[in-house]
Amino acid sequence: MKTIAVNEYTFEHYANAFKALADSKRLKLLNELCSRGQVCVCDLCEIMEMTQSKLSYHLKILLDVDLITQEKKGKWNYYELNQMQVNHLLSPELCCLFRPTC
Amino acid sequence: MKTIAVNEYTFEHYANAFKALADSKRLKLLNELCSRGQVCVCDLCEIMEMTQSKLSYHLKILLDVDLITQEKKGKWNYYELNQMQVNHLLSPELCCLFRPTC
DNA sequence: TGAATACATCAAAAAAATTTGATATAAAAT
DNA sequence: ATTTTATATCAAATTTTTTTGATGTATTCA
Repeated sequence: MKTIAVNEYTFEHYANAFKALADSKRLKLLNELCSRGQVCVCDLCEIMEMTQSKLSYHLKILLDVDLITQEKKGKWNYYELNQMQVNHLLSPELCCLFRPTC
Repeated sequence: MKTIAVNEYTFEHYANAFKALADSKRLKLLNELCSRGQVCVCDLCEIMEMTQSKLSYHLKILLDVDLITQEKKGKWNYYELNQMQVNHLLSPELCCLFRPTC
């Protein structure tokens, strides 16, 4: 396993990642993306029972720390869980919450 | 590995744990506790270059989610990293930041 | 072309977290 | 028995995050 070098930005960097995880709506969002795969914003609005602007706000926070990825297809914007980053951050046990097969 | 049951409190519960991790000062604090073992508040004040009341505030947040433990010895209050909880939440890779041997 | 749909972003308001300085309490030292 | 030390906690001020409603920009559809 690669050792993480600690410098003055390390803690800031990970604090940002954990900030993204520090909200129950966003955890639920990750969980839904996990079980559904690629989902567009308008579908997510219904699933999450959130207004579109609120949802976009939370999606951006997750996107900024690479917990999800974005793919534009015509009029739609699809979001998907980034399993790599989830695995990088969370324990295998916790990854279950955001991993299809568990 | 035990599967985590998802109910209406699951996300709130973990969001709280991640909130505690969502601050670079607290991550540095965990890292210091990791390398130093049991440390009392007054020593931590110097190590972290923080006022006592500020430090106590952050210690409480970590204590409330079991990321650290507390032990009172006479006049002093010693805090220590709770490796179990760290392991429960974070990836093995990330645990290195808060694990002595890595 | 004009209307409708999907989405991002902005600014203001509201809510939550953090910092600061003061005060309280218990144990130890004098 | 006072004073000092170590620490928690409180209230107010500050900062950050989140929510809300409005607006802007593509893209598709009629």
